[in-house]
Amino acid sequence: MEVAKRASVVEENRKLDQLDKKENREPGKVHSSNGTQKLQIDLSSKQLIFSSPQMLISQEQKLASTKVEMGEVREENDKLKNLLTRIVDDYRSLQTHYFEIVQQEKGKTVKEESLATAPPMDVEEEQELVSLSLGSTILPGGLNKREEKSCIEINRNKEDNKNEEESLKLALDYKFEGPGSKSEANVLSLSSDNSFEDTKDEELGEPWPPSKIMENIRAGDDDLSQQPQVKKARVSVRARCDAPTMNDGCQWRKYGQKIAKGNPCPRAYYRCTVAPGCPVRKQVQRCADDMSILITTYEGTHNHPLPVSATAMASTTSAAASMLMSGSTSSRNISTPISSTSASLHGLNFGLSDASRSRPFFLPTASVSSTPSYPTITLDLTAPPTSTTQPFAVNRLISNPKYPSTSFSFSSPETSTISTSWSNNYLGYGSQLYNKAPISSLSNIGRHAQDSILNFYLQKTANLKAPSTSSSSTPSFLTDSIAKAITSDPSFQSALAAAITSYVGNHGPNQAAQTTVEAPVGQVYGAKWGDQLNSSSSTFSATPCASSFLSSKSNGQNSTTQNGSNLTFSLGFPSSRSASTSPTENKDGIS
DNA sequence: CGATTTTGACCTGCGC
DNA sequence: GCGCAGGTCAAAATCG
Repeated sequence: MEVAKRASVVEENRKLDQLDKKENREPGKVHSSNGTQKLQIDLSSKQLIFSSPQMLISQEQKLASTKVEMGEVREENDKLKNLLTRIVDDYRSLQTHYFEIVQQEKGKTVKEESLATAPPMDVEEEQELVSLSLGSTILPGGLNKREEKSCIEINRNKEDNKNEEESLKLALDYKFEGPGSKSEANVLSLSSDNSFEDTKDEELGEPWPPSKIMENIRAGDDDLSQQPQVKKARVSVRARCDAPTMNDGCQWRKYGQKIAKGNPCPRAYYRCTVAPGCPVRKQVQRCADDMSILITTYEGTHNHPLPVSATAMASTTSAAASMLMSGSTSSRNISTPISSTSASLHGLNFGLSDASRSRPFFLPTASVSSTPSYPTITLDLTAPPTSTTQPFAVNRLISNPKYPSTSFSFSSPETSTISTSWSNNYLGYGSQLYNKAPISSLSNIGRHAQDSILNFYLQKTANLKAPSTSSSSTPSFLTDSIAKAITSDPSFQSALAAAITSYVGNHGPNQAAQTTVEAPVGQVYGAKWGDQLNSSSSTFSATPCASSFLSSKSNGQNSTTQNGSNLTFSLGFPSSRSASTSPTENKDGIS
């Protein structure tokens, strides 16, 4: 309610300013007729501040006129309050209804798991599992065998691992953190590596969580792991970058270079040197179609704590990888009723733990693809919004029989003013965009994300199949269905993560420290997603890139050509090329 | 002088 | 089996 009051005060201020503008007066002040006397009204404190003693003379007269305006504003404020109250009521009723459904689902889940010879879980464990593992809730009749297996796998992990919380964290890398304390167990962290976790991981000597994610993915994703030619998942990042490589915060050592067929630019091979023996490698290559696009392909998972500056990219790539490994296959059989109501973020709290010292990874657009030998997800940071009339289009293109994947397109017109830039000094997504980003409140971030996610899911389910489990069309039911669908689709979680990452990245510096979204189950979760991308510059390796081409070749946008199927997340952030140029580019040797 | 990059050789997988 | 392409190795070169 305090927030509502503040909002109303801000609204009042705005209204007054508008009134001032109508009368060509200076906003925020009450003007006297002679123009020499000024009365400032501090609406937040409801105090009048006289800047001149002369104002006392005509004080009452001006107060009278002000009161008239204030009356209008208060009227408007009351309306807004009523609206807010209605929204809150609606939300609570939905929340209650959702919780009932969840309870019912839990009952079913326990039965199914016991039938599947999984060790029985007590209710408390079950709740914890559902709360932590967004993919573990089972849809009524909508869960395919593979997803059942995943659930069972998670349960087995829990059995094997005495530390069950840790097991859950391993599975989905969710970490409970309280709003005020790191140790409190109320906040769900989506981050695979945030500031808190960084510290924790270092303290515990834990490797970077995504490696655990990947291990679980590999262990649990039978569809993929059983395929004979499956290799490690790769995450490819396409971005406009004039620099030789994207600075992702990690230290890399170049160990090879090769001319790849069909591309005049050589491909450079890098190995992570943050820790000896780290298996992570990356390939860097210029796009043949557009030399300004740098394609960085990551492979493997770090076996060491990452530098703070490297966590953002790592988080995003791991999210993308998890989507690739789980989502593209497991989500295929999900059938979900379509809803037009707002989908809850399932209690995710997407926020920054400390916006002042962290810079979130900004993911303007992303795409996923697969190659003949590697399941590859491509985060495409170069594509402009694909559609304005139908912002959230989903296209399912299954062209690669080995790694079928999906094509989604998120394109939010509201975000079309945001630009991105890969800075040479740091992973500088949004050094410009912070200024250009549309004014938006924290709730706006949440709304953006909700809208994106909802529409993504709606489109996805719409394209998959008509609802088969129900013919009900009541809003509450549909909301529940959406919520269930959200909780059961791992790919969606990853998409959510990527989307949120981008949104957090867009708004981070302009916003307060944390965005919170009330969880349907009554908890407030905090997702600290890649919020640790500081501006410290790590050394660029001198991977040459075609600087000469860059200068001559202009912004060929949307040049993505990928063999195999692809899954495109276009969040609708038009990109802009970084204007800065790294000095190391002069060592250009690739071209 | 150590760290990093370069670059040709070598290895491996795949298609024919 | 052979050739091709991708990926890696490791000695030499270079850099700071």
